[in-house]
Amino acid sequence: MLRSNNCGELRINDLNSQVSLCGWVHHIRDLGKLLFIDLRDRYGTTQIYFDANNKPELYQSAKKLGREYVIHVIGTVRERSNKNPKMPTGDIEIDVDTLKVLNTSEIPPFTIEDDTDGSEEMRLQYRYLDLRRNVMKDTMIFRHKLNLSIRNFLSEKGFLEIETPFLIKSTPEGARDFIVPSRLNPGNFYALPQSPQLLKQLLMFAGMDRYFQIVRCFRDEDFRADRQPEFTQLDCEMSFVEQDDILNLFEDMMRYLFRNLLDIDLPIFPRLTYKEAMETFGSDKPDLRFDMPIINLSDTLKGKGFKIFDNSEYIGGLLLINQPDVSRKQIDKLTEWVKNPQVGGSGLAYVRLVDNEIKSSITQFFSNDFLQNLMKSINASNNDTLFIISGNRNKSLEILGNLRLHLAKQYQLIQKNIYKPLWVIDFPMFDWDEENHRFTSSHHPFTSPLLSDIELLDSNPSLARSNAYDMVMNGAELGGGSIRIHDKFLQKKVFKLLNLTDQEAEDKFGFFLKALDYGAPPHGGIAFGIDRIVAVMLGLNSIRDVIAFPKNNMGRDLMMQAPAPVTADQLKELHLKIQ
RNA sequence: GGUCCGGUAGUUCAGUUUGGUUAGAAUGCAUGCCUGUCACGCAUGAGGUCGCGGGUUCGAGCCCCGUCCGGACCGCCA
Repeated sequence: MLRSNNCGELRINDLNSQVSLCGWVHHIRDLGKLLFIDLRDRYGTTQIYFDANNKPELYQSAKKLGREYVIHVIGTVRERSNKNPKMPTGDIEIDVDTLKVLNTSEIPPFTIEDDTDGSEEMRLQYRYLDLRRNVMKDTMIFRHKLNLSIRNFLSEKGFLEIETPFLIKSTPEGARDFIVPSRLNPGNFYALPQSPQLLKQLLMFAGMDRYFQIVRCFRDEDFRADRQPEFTQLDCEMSFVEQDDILNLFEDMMRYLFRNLLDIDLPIFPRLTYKEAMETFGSDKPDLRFDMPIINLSDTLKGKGFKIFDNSEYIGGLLLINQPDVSRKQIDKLTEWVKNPQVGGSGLAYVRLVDNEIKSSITQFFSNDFLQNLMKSINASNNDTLFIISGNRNKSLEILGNLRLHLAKQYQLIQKNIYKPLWVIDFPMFDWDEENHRFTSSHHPFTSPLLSDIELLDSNPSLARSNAYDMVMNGAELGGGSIRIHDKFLQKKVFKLLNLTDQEAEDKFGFFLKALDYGAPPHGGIAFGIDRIVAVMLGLNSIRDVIAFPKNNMGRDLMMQAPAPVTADQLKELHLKIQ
């Protein structure tokens, strides 16, 4: 061992002991004749010093050190004459007797500080330096503890962690697959799993009863701050269960994780149906950290002679409470934002109470008394602003949902460090794909419909609800799952509704349909995005900050410069030609 | 596939509105001074392909076109 202690553990009761430490030169403070260095490793920082009067030669060697040099020192623990209460090791320092440079370092391109001056591009390119920063290091430690807690909790509950293959078969539904050419089978390709969905179901068929896996998943789709091409799932499946069993167990797990890792007691998770979530929050992953439900104004505002409202399928509003500074300029800006093609609204009306007088963009069409009564009916007070969106029902709800988040951000309605979990249940079984004129699964094709809605598969599939559920926290979808289909005829019926012919179903899922013939138990499960859980728990906006070596938003690894071309020989071996 | 924002010193940015002398700041770096610092302090200094290519102009960091790179979002992500 090169060291007797790490850089985070020495305290006042270690006084006068001989110690040997290794670490990186974090800060150098040369006062002339006296030189201090903060020596850093994963565990902390310890101050070492060199005194020119007592040890002139050592002092001269220390003068040659630079930032991020790796050094080994042997010395004695001394009490500081000036203590630093901000550091855990701030009562002591090391009087160095021996200094050895283990490695030199170039000047790092950005500072290794919590509040670094490095751009994200630099941080990704020099990720090994970025990970030296406390915040990144602590995130990695947190993530390790999370994984460990998950394993402990689920193992305790009888789950087995079973590995599933990465080289599998491409499936037609869902995200675009990453494909891997097979050298031994010319013209044939593996696909990397978008998730181990069918494999975990097959493990249930195999009688494993309770399975989980912390596993990488791959989806070849475009990126976002919360989406990477490879990401980590906590994948779970259970046999002989109903929806309640899964919701209760994984709600318990989440509570366990928050208690263990953050010392926070989560409340009971409210359960909202998809319909309620959409009608109240305009989103299937509502952020409950702030109030401001959508108010349905269709009945109140329609048929009063204002054409735009009268011709609308739906009118909804949001009440922004007690914001005296909402200016005309701000409202114009919000209107512009709503009309932005990415939001897709056609306009934004408002009614405001200032000094208990009505200020509104629709005074030409509605009397002052009417608007006063409208505000009274929704319990609005002075300095409250009602924003109104009208038009197609679903589109308007979506816009209101976006506007709700936009207002919360703009007026800082979201408290820091609070967690608002919920379940969203009763999703529609299918979404209608306008482009291809067919149904797609809103969850996935193996999701069971609600028992009560099975008949709707024949009579009106678009109304059928599935036995699927999402766990949502702070406006992020942390996980989702469903009770699966274990009956072959039902599975075939669903395939048919998804426009898969018998032949296609057989080609793609034949192995799975066959397995359903051999005593498949009722089962269901759920999968969580580990990256998102870590990001939400730590209050981070981007999952790139919780992944050791993430890709940028073009799918490139800026550090190793992947993807990259391969040699002609490699292509030939794989029977591939580049167009 | 699309919309928007950005690219200027090692790094983070200002300068672009209204084209005009030698392109600035902070930090980092180098050198010197300094015995109790902990974001040490003070002084001096070095450091620039204004992403790249083309155009307009007497003159372009600034205007126009193209392109590359980075970021946010829409589509997409069962």
